[in-house]
Amino acid sequence: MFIAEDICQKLRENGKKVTPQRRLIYKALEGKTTHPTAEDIYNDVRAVIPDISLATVYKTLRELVESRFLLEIQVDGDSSRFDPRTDPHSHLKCIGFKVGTNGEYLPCGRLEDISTTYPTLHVSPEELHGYKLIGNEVMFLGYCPACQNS
Amino acid sequence: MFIAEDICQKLRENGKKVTPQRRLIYKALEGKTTHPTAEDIYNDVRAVIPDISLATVYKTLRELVESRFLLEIQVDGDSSRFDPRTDPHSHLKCIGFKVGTNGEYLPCGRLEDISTTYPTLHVSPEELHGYKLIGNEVMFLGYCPACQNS
DNA sequence: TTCGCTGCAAAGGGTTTGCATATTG
DNA sequence: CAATATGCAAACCCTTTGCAGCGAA
Repeated sequence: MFIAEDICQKLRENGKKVTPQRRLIYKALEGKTTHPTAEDIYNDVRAVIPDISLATVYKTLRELVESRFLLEIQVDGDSSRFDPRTDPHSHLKCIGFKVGTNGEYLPCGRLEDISTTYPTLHVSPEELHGYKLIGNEVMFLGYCPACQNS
Repeated sequence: MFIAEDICQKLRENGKKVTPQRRLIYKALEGKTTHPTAEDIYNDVRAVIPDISLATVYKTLRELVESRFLLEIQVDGDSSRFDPRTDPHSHLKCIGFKVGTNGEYLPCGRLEDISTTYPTLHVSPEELHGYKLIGNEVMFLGYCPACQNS
């Protein structure tokens, strides 16, 4: 469970510093299920600290990912999405398109958490090629309610 | 099945031109199971046409993907990998690390085809969030033989 | 001859990095 | 006060684009 204050405490324990920027980024992530991009977080935080730098957001997110407080999800060539939920779970992605303000088609990209895991999926020995299997990730694809009508 | 000459023929039918560059890129992909990057293909082709441009390789790969002769696989933040096998299948990715020439650790990234598909995986109605489910992609993770010892 | 294609170089988007300054503990 | 963070701008990497010249049909 991603709790901003827990992470602040961990920072102090490790001799790192709790800055207003960091705390705000943590708070912006807390409980979020929308899988925001770095840019999304940047915009959230700017409402409070207007001249925070995007680089700071990137650095802070990178730390969280490396200390396993945050999951980084990379689908297709899109920018990374971040998920404060780090227990094993799957995702469901919308492959529909929205119409942009200039009439161009933009991938919707909505992403939902799916709690189900599939620990029993396996690979036949002859297809394993000698690999030691560790796990799997399932990405479901579909059309979100908004994209089914367009 | 990805056959270079078939694709050349399709080009002609569509009023496009069969150039030595294109034909060579097609041939470089034919039957390849290593999931090469654009750079890999570029290097292959340069052995024959030393001053082919990387841009030409990218443009040609993009066309193949858009005409569904080629699958583009994007895992993590790595550069795109291309797969001439376009029937539905899964992949098995090595998450180990190699030691580079300067002693740095580089993700191995070896990628294998897995023929099995999982058309029956489903999502519970309450987790569907109203999405219309189309399919799924499974990525298996493990350590390839070379990475199990390091 | 006519399009379509190539190679080049420049631009693009997302992300990271170096560094001088500012801030935390 | 020392060490760590910040903001800025520049650098990076992969990929795409614009364009003048070239080559396939």
